[in-house]
Parts: sequence; C-alpha cells; structure tokens
Amino acid sequence: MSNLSTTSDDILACARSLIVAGGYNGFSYADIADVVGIRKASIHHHFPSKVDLVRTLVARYREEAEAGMANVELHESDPHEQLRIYAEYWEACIADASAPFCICALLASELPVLPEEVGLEVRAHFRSLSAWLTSVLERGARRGRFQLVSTPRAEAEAFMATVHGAMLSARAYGDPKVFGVVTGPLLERLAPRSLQIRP
Amino acid sequence: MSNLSTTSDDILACARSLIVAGGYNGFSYADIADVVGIRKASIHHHFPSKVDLVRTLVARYREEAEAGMANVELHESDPHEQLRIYAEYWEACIADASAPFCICALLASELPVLPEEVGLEVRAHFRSLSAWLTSVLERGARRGRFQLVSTPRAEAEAFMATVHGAMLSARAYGDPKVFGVVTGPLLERLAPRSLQIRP
DNA sequence: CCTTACCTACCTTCTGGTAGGACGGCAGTC
DNA sequence: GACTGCCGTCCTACCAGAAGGTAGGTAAGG
Repeated sequence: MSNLSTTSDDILACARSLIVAGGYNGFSYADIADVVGIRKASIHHHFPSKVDLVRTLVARYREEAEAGMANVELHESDPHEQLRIYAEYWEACIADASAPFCICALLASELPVLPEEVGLEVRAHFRSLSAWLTSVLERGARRGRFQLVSTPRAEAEAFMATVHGAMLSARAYGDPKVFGVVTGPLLERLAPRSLQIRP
Repeated sequence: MSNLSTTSDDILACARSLIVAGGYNGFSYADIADVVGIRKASIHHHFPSKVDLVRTLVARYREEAEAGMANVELHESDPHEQLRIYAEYWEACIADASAPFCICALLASELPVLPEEVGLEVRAHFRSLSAWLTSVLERGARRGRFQLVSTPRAEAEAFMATVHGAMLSARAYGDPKVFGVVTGPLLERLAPRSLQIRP
C-alpha cells in the first residue's frame, strides 16, 4: 500500500494540469507522453483507456477535496473562517497559476459530451461540495454568525456558483486578482460588520 | 444586402449548438456536415478554417449580445428591471434547453488552448458585458435603487460571475431550476425590500 | 518464473484541409 | 433568343497527421 511506481502519479499529475488548461478533449495521450517522457503505449499500461485515466483522476481529485473539507472542519471551527480558508485556497492556486481552475468545474462545462463515467464523478463533486457549504452556512446561521437572505442550501449554491464564476472571470481577464475582487465581498456580505467577532 | 444563402447561417447555428454542448474541441466539421446535410468540404467553402468559423460565430454572438443590451436599455429604464430581464433571458434559455450556456463563458474555460483570434473575441465579450453591468449598477446606485456593498465594477463582476456559475451548476445538476435558485436571491439582495418601488 | 514496466511497431478512425470538377444562374454580346 | 464566360455553391476524391488503442516483445527484479 506504499507508493509503488511514481510514473502513474506523474501521468495523473500531468493529465490534471492538461485538463485544467483545456478540458477533456483538450489533451491527448501523446501530449502526456511528451511531458512525462514515456511512450504513448506505456500510458495504456497504467490506464487502459482515456476514460479510465480521467475517471480515476477525478475520483482522486474528489478524495483530496473531501480530505480538504475534513481538514478545514478539524482545524477551524468558525464557519466564516472556514469559508475564508476555502476561498483563499483557490485564490492562492489561481495567483501562483499552479492549478488555476477546479477540474470538476471545468469538466462540468462540457458535461454533455463527457463519457458517462466521468460525468458521474463530476456531478458527485458538485453534490458533495454543495453539501459541505450548506452545512457550514447552516451552522453559521444557527450560531448567529451569518445573516442569510434565503435558505442555507440556496446560499450554498450561490456561493459555489460565484466561486466558479470568479475562476472563469479570472481566466477570461487573464488577471488572478479578479478572483479576490469577486469572492472578497462575497464573504463580507455573509457576515456583516455588525456580526464580526473582532475582539 | 439581403439574405443570400441560408447555408452559411445553418452552419453557424449548428456550430453554435455544438459548441454550447462541448466547447471548441468538442465538435468537428464532420459533425456539422451530418446535421446540416452537406459535405465536409462544402463547409470549407463558407469558412476556410475552423478558426474562421468559430471567430465569426463568436463575433456574431457578441453583436447579438450587444444588440440585446441596447434593446434592454431602450425598452426598460429601471436598472433593477434591466438586470431582471437579463437574468430571466438566460433562465428561459436554460429552461427550454435552447441554448443552455453562454458560448463565451464556455469558451473562456478553455481559453489556454483556444486559437488566439477566438480568445480575443471571448475576452472582448467579457469586457463589454462587464461594462454594461457596471453602468447599470452605477446608475441604479445613483438613483438609490440599489444598495451596493462595494464598487459598481466589483458588484458587476460578482453579478456576472454568479450568473456564469449558475449556468454551470444548472448543467452539473442537470436541473434548470438551479439557475433561478441562485440568480433570484442575487437580484433581491441588490434591491432590498426597503428600496422596492412597488406602488 | 512470473510479474511489472516499458518499449517498438502497427492499426483504425477521425481530424482539419486541399484539388479539381460538376452544375446552375446570370450577365453580356452578337 | 442563343452563345459564351464567369461566379457561387456544392460535390467526389484525396491527403497528412493526430486520435485512441492493440500486439507482441524485452529487460529488470523479487
């Protein structure tokens, strides 16, 4: 159960960054082969088909996301701070261009032409992210930390949508700062000055 | 200056719906040929290269969007209503699945792998839409119609991002209603009850 | 000896794109 | 009106390269 070969990880990492750049149809096995320094056929040894590759890629991404959410829950109990950590995580990713887009958000945009197995993973991510955000908002509202204008669920969907849209705008403008410009006030709005617990 | 051949329009319309489904790399000339009932080579007669096709497609889309904004300005002077009309336009498009995604939003997600000429058109749309939204919000704030928590520009970017994200979520969940769930409160928030001019 | 990882060589199908011809309509012009 | 040349539209027939994928082999290592 240790890290067997790193090649398969290299392939996954490479595929991930290629998908972030151009989606499912935006890369080929040949592209990966070039970057990883391996032959096309060797990739098929690790991932028989492109669907296998992308499916396990998204599955792993989901695991990481899930772990990330659990980690936030573990180290920070304040709902408002939790959302801030989430937003700032993406802000950092976009700023240093390490992963300037959520893979699932990108793949979701091409859902109609995606292989079914991949599409299922993508949808699952949306559901799990939305569920977590809903729980955070609900807890925050219960504690009087947030001032919600609609249901926690609706606010969570709006929050998620805005974050995804902010990624898109940052990419469209070619300016990482746009992400912060959009998400900053988003957090402010949920917890107005009057509710801030600044000692 | 009359409508010469309708074939080139058919090609554009078909390409548009194919792009809405799967982006730039999600369709081929063969796909269009099948739908329009023409041979692949004939498409090259109208649009020498794929870049030509998509560039003129996006350029036309931008013209239509520009005309749409002008039309809203012409027939409705209330800023809040203007935004509502914009949001409800998309809500209708998504609900009847006629065009369940903004072409430029979709293409923006694959910007890094897009031909430069297409990318320029896409960016231009973002700028022009953002500029219009900014002007609407600014006017609304000046008239005391909106209650903005940050600059009109920032609010406009947030509004646009949320709408784009809402499209994405509607697609991810396979549920058109999600778009309304997200954008509804968005409008409410800008013009709170206390500012409503309901006689 | 068998498994794992990787290779070369090859296959089929699709990709965007080209060359050149067929056909019809529409000026001219005799 | 008939002939002629041209232009726009669409065709068949190609092409080179890229796509995802397969077959079968080699070398290393427990």
